[in-house]
Amino acid sequence: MEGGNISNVLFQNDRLPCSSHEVLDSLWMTDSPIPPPPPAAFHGSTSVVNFSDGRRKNAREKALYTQLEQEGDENEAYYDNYLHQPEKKRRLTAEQVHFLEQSFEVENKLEPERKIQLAKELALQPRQVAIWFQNRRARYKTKQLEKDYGGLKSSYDKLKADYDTLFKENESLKNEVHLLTEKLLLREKGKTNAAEGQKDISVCGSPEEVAEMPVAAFSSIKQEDASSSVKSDVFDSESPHCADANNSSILVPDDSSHVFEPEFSDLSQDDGDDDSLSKSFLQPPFFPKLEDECYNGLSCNAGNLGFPNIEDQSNWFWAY
DNA sequence: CCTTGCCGGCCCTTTACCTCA
DNA sequence: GATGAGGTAAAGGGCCGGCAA
Repeated sequence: MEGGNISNVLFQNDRLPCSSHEVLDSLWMTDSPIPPPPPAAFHGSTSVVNFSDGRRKNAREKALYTQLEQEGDENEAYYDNYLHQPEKKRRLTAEQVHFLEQSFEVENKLEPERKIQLAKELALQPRQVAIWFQNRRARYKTKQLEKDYGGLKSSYDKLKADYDTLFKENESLKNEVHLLTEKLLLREKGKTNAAEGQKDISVCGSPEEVAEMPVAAFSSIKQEDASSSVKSDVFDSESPHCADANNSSILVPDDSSHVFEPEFSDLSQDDGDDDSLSKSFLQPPFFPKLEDECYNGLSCNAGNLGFPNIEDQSNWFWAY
């Protein structure tokens, strides 16, 4: 483990080049007309490698040295040594990083004058400052993306929780509707049986029974009262019709196709087809035709109320 | 005014090294 | 001491805009 002594690292960074290829390396790094002060002996030598862009310098220099190598230059050993010299990366000191961070907070773009000023103050190559800013911008962008992702994810989680809550509530309401429907069916079956036992005696039920009729049944009465006297034939062609239109219409099937059918077919339907009765009670004027989809086994989406399936809705939303 | 080549800068990706557990 | 993961300095390639010829 290397000693984390800042002053040591700083000194390492600031040390003057002590070998020829270090000098050359240092000069390669220079992309400014005002490089940090090299040893006086190397003043002016920058013209050899005075390219503006580090990578262009490297490409050209490496091409040159590669060519020399191939030509079997007498300095082959030196160039080979130079070319294969492992690059040493030196971490910036804490002070340098702190200073650069402060500068980055002020402005994350680097003007040439500022770059040179920073390089001077931090004893770095201007190109090092430029590279640090490039990398810093990249890190900032990554952080920003992570932050945005976190925000979006939390929004997603919140919406999903809301959706789950609503979905459960919807399921609960469905179950409630289902239970109430079954209760209603049982009650009306009981009434029908009682009415059949009494129909030879009384007309169509006592006032108390009428008072207990479900709202839906009353709605059906209003809807159907115009043809009630005809439809009542369907249910009991042999018995006297209800004198009271309100009472007779309770037993009228909603499906008007029965109206003009022969009486024998009506009778055959009536036998053992309790659902046809129940259907008539469960035809609220504001509901869709439930019997078409729902009352074949009572496994229907009773709570749906004609709205699109909520799970489909979820697909609309999450498809975005 | 348009074209062309050069230069410098930035972005993105990759590489190489450093640090730490 | 070896090792793998994560962080980071730097290189390389592509692209773009400014500028002068």
